[in-house]
Formats: sequence, C-alpha cells, structure tokens
Amino acid sequence: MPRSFLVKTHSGHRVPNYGQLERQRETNGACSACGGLVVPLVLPDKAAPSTPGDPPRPWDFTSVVAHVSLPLPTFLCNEEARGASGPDPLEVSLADPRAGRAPGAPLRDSLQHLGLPPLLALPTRWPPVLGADGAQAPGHLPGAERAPHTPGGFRTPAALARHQQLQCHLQAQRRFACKSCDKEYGSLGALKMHIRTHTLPCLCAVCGKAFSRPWLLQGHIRTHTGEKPYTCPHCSRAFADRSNLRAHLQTHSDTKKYQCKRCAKTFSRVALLARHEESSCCAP
DNA sequence: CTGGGGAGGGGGCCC
DNA sequence: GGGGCCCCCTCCCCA
Repeated sequence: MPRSFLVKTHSGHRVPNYGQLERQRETNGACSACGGLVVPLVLPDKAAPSTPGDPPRPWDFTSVVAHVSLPLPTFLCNEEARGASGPDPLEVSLADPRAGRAPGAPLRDSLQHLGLPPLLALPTRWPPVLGADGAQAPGHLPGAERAPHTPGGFRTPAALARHQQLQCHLQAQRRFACKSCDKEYGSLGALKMHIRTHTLPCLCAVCGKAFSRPWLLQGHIRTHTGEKPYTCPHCSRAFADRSNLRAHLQTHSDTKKYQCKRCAKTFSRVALLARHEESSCCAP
C-alpha cells in the first residue's frame, strides 16, 4: 500500500502542547478519497531553533498536516503488533526525513526526538473497572480507545501510552502458577524448579527413593554409604549434611538465637522454641 | 518436656 | 536454561 505525506506548513501557527494536537487530531475526519486519516503532526520548526543546550520546548514546532493513507488510527503497540506482516505503517509514516531517521523507528523514539512531552499518565483508577458485562479484560484499555481492524492499534498516542504502561505494570506482576498445586512463582525458572518436586526425577540406585534435585539424592546416598564429610571443629563430630552441622554448632554456642518472649529462655532452633511456647510453660 | 541428630524440601544465586 | 551450591527451614525420631 502506497503511503504519502502531504505536508503544509502553517507559518505562525504553533501547537502549544500535545493535548491540543490530540484534540485537533480527533476532530479531523477521514480522507474522502481513500478513507485514510488526515492528521496534524508536529515537526521541529526550522525558523525557531532552540538555543543549544536549551531543553526542547513543545511549542518550538511547526504544525503540519500529514495524509496517512491508512484506515483509521494507527498508534501501534510494538509488542502487540509484532508478528504482523510488513513494517509498522505508523512508524514508517512518522519517520522524520529531515532528521535522517530511518523508517521503522519506534513511535516513542519519534515523539522523543520531536521533543514532545511524555504521555505516561496512568488511568485515575487502577485496576481498570470492569463493565457491567465484565467484558473489560484487566490490563486492557476500553475498546473505544482501540483502533478497529488494526492489531495493537490505538486511536490516540495517549491511549497507546496508557496501554504500554499498563502492560509494563502487568509484566512486573506476572506470576507463574503450578498446575499441580496452588503455588505461584515470579519466574519460569523458579516454577520449573518447583515442578521437579512433583516429578522427582532423581532416583536412588540403592533403594529407589526419588528426589527433586541431584544434590538431595547425593545427601541421601550418604545415608547408605555412611559418608560424613562435615566435621564439627569443636567436638569433631561428623555429619552427612551441612545444615545439620550448622544446627549442631548452635549447641556449642553460649547464646542461643531463639528466645521465649515470656520466660526469656533461649533455644538453639526455632522448632525447639515453638515447641516450648506450645508447652504448659507459656500457656495462657 | 527438652535437647539434639537425621533426613529432606524450597528459594536464591552463580557459573 | 540447567546444574551446583548455599542457606534456611521443617519434620520426625530418639535419648
């Protein structure tokens, strides 16, 4: 599909902010010839260059009109549009040839290059409120903000920005749930590690007992061989498991880690403290 | 009831 | 992504 720019410079007509651009854009109609959208764009104004070192000002732009030969709106989410054939039409359309930007530059880069303010205000209510029919999926903007017939397309840059921020928020909260039990994990690797506790792929060649991890099997094999590689430096007692040696070292310590809040008695292990607190000593 | 050993599980980190 | 390792923890059992 051919894409064209019909650019008209409005001398002396400055676009003060992006909200105004949006309002103009939303009031423009479709092209009577092709059904595409005639939208105002803002591009850097060569007649009003910013002083070097000055931050870009949104009003240092000349508004132009771009005739995008596309069906209605085209602010694409790169993630959702990925997989669609061909280049992102909006990205091609918004590339600024005067800045030597290659077609395909992401929309957000184009906006940033043009000195436009960020449009990352979250919706005032989060999570989004479902409609009466419950059709509004969490993390998705209302359908009215979606561009019809364009996967990943949004009607306005603000809608696209809101969508992308919601997706970022959801990604951060993404959980990986185990199908065999109700546990959830923050990463796929952690979930796979957990699944091993169900599949128990490590089998003992001596007794056939199954374990989730190889090093657990190694520790178990020591119960058959009698190997005890961990020796207490205080009493020379040997242990097959490092954790058990660590627990044993507590018995040599004068200061026990776990203290009863009622009688101030200390214990070397939290299990001993718990058992003590459940005993008649500290019963109410 | 208490202290402690034995065995094993789970998450995180690093390579 | 997977394995090795570490640390922390729990449960069971026995003296």
